Amino acid sequence: MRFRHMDARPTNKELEILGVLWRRGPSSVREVHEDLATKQDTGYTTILKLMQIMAEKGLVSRDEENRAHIYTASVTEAEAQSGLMNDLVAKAFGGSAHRLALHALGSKQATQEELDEIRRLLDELGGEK
Amino acid sequence: MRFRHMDARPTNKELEILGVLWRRGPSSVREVHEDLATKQDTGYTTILKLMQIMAEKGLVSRDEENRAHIYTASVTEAEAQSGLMNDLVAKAFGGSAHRLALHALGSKQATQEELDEIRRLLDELGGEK
DNA sequence: AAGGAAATACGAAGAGATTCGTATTTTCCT
DNA sequence: AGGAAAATACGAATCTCTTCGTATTTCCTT
Repeated sequence: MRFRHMDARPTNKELEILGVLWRRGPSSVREVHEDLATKQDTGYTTILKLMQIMAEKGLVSRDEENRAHIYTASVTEAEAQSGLMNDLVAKAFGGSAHRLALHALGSKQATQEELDEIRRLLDELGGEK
Repeated sequence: MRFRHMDARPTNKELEILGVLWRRGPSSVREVHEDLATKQDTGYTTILKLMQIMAEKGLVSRDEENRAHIYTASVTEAEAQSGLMNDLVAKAFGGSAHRLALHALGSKQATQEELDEIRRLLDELGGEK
């Protein structure tokens, strides 16, 4: 079996676009553009071009049935997150994901829920207290 | 007071060079180049150029006293890690560092020590079980 | 003081990401 | 059918990062 997206490492703009697709589901360029327009001010053709490139790269797939092509993320959010995280871990944390976790926990304030969830995960991961 | 390095977001190559400086301490271009040469094969002048640019950016400072200038990292490893981590959190984890932590914990296998350390930190962070 | 080795300075090229203007195609409405 | 509106296709410019070749400077040795 071949894993096509183990190396999903979208760029910044690509990530923004994927974000819209993850949130809205399959969308046209116009929809993505309008969605992003509330926070950004990138030209329509810029988004179009990016999405075309993303299709070439396999980050999204597109349905050309209708005039307005519909794009669908072909990478899940979790996959993208893993890819980017592993990248960072390799480049800046000496390959230790847990060192990154430690850093992440140290920064900012946590929600009680989040802390609980982390504790739960920690318990699953083994090693008793 | 002005914080010059709150935005330390070194690029890949810069990170490699910083890695050498963090490990070896203040070094000349030659030393950095030779250190990296064991794993890479980047030309001497490439490293030189990069280090010059890093000096302009303020990522390193340099002592021009002697013929061979000596470069010193002006960003700590922890600062760089924070900067890069925050970047990733903002771009791919909806701003939640803890969501990133969760992901990081989930991937790969952990050392018992690491898990213990995380538990310890978690306890400090508050919220009882 | 002259030569040469070792260092820095500089400019420019190549690759990838982002941007957008313009041309072309498609569709629908009257 | 004719034309406007909406969409895609395409090419090119810009920016950043990385790369390196060549020119220049500095310093040591004889």
